[in-house]
Amino acid sequence: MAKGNMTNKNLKPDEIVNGESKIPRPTLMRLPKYLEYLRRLSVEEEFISASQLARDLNLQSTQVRKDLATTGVIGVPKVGHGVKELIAGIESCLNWDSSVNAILIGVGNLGMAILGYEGFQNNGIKIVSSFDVKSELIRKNSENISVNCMDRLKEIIIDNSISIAIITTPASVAQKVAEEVVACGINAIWNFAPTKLQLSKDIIVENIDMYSSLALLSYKLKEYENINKLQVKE
Amino acid sequence: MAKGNMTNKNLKPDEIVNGESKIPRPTLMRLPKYLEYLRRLSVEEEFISASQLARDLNLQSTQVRKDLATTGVIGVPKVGHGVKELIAGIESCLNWDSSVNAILIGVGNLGMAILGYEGFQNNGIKIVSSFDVKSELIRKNSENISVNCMDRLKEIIIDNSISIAIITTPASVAQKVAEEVVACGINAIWNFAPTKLQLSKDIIVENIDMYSSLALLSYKLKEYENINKLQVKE
DNA sequence: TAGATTGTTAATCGATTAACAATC
DNA sequence: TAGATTGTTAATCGATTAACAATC
Repeated sequence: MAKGNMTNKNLKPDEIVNGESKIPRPTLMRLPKYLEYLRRLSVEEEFISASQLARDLNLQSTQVRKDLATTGVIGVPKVGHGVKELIAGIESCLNWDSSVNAILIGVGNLGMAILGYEGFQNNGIKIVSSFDVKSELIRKNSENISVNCMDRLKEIIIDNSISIAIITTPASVAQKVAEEVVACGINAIWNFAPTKLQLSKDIIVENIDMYSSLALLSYKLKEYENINKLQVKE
Repeated sequence: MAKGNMTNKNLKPDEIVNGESKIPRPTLMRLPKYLEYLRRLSVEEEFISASQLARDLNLQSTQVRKDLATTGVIGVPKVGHGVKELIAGIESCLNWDSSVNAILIGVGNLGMAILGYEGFQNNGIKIVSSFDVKSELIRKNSENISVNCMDRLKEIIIDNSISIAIITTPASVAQKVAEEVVACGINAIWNFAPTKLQLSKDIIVENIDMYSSLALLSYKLKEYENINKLQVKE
C-alpha cells in the first residue's frame, strides 16, 4: 500500500500531520474525481499519465501532477503512474481503504435517497443504522438498514462504534439533532440540512451546501443572459 | 433596489460584466449565508454591522465588509448596513429577486426530496414540472408539481420558458439526460447525480458534489484520530 | 535517439487578512 | 467627544500555472 509523502523534504512543523504533509483542501476535493476515473479504467490499463488524466478531467497537467504527488505515488517518466498504485494511494490519503461506521438521522425522501446510494461502501463510509421520529417508519427496513426511534440513539452509537452522523432531517430540527448526537459522543457530522450548525469547535462538520451551488448557477446564468442581451443590441 | 458597484473605480475591462464588476467565486458562495441570516432577523432590526455578521457566522469582519461591498450596498460608519437594503442587494446580485423556471428530471427519492423543498422560491428558482421514465409516477402529483413522461420534455421546456434543468436521476443515465435537455435548448444544469457531465463548454453546469465533501470529512476524521493516537502515546 | 512524461522550482494569480484614515 | 464602524490600501497567504532539467 502506498505510504504517502516520503518525497517531501523541508516541511515546516505545522505542514506535517503525524508524519505526513497536509494535503491542500482543493486537492482533497479533486481526489475523489481522480479515484472515480481510475476505478472506471479497464483492468488492462496498467499505467495512466497525468497528461491523460488532465485531458479527460479538464484540468491542467501541472495541477494533476501536483495533486498526485500529494498521494506519495511515484510516476515513471514517459510511462505515467501505475493505476493500481494510484487507486491505493488516493484511498489511503482519504482513509477510504476501509469503512467507518455511520448512522443517518431523518428517513424522509432525502434520507431514503442516501440510504439507497451504493457508492458509500467504496468511499470510506458504511451506514449501519438510521433514525427517525415518525413511528410508522420505525423497524421498517429500507435498503436493509433498520430504522430506529431516537430513544435508541446512544445505545446504537456505542454498540456499533459509530464515528459519523449523517443529518438528513428538515432544517428546523437539524441543530437539535446535531446536539443530540454530539452528546452521544459523535464528533463528525455530515450535514445535508440547509442550515448552519452551531457546535463546539472541535466537532468536525461538513455541509452539503445546495444554496452556495445554486448561487453560482444563478450568477452564471445572469452573466450569460446579460452577454446575450448585449449581443442582441450590438 | 440596490444597483451594484457604483463605488468601484479603476476596474480592468475583464473585471466588468455588463457594467458590473465580477464577484469572486468564494464571495458568491457566502452570499446565500448572509442572506439567510438577514432574512431571519426580526423586522425591528433596521441595521446590522459587518462586525456582528462576522461574529455570528464565524467569519473575519474584513471579509464580510469586502463581501458586502460587492453588492454595492453602502454602510453607515458606527451604524452598519440597512438590513432591507442588504437583502435586496444580495438578491439582486444573485438574480434571486425573481424566479427562473426549472424542471426536475428523475423523480426518485432524491428528486422527491428536492420537489419538497420550500426554499427555492425565495432563492431564484421555481420548479414548474418534473419528469421520469417510470410510468407509474407519470401524472401522479407530487407536491403539486406534475410528473411527466420524457416524451413531453421539449414541449414543456418551450411552453414554460424553462432555463434550468435539475438532474436527480441515477448517475448511470445522467449524461444521456443532460444531452437530451441540452438538445431541447437548456443551457444551465444543476446536477445532483454523482457523475461528471461531459457537455459543450458553453453549457452552465453546477454539481452537488457529495464525494468532495465526504473526502474532506474523511480526511479531517483521519487527522483527528491520528492526533488522538499521538496524545495517547505521549 | 527523440519525444513524452516526470517531479520540482519559480512566477503568477487571486483571496484573505491586517492596518488605518475617514466618519457619524 | 470617544468609540465603533466604515471603505480601502497594503501585506500576506496559498493555490495555480509556467518553465525546465532529469529520465526511461
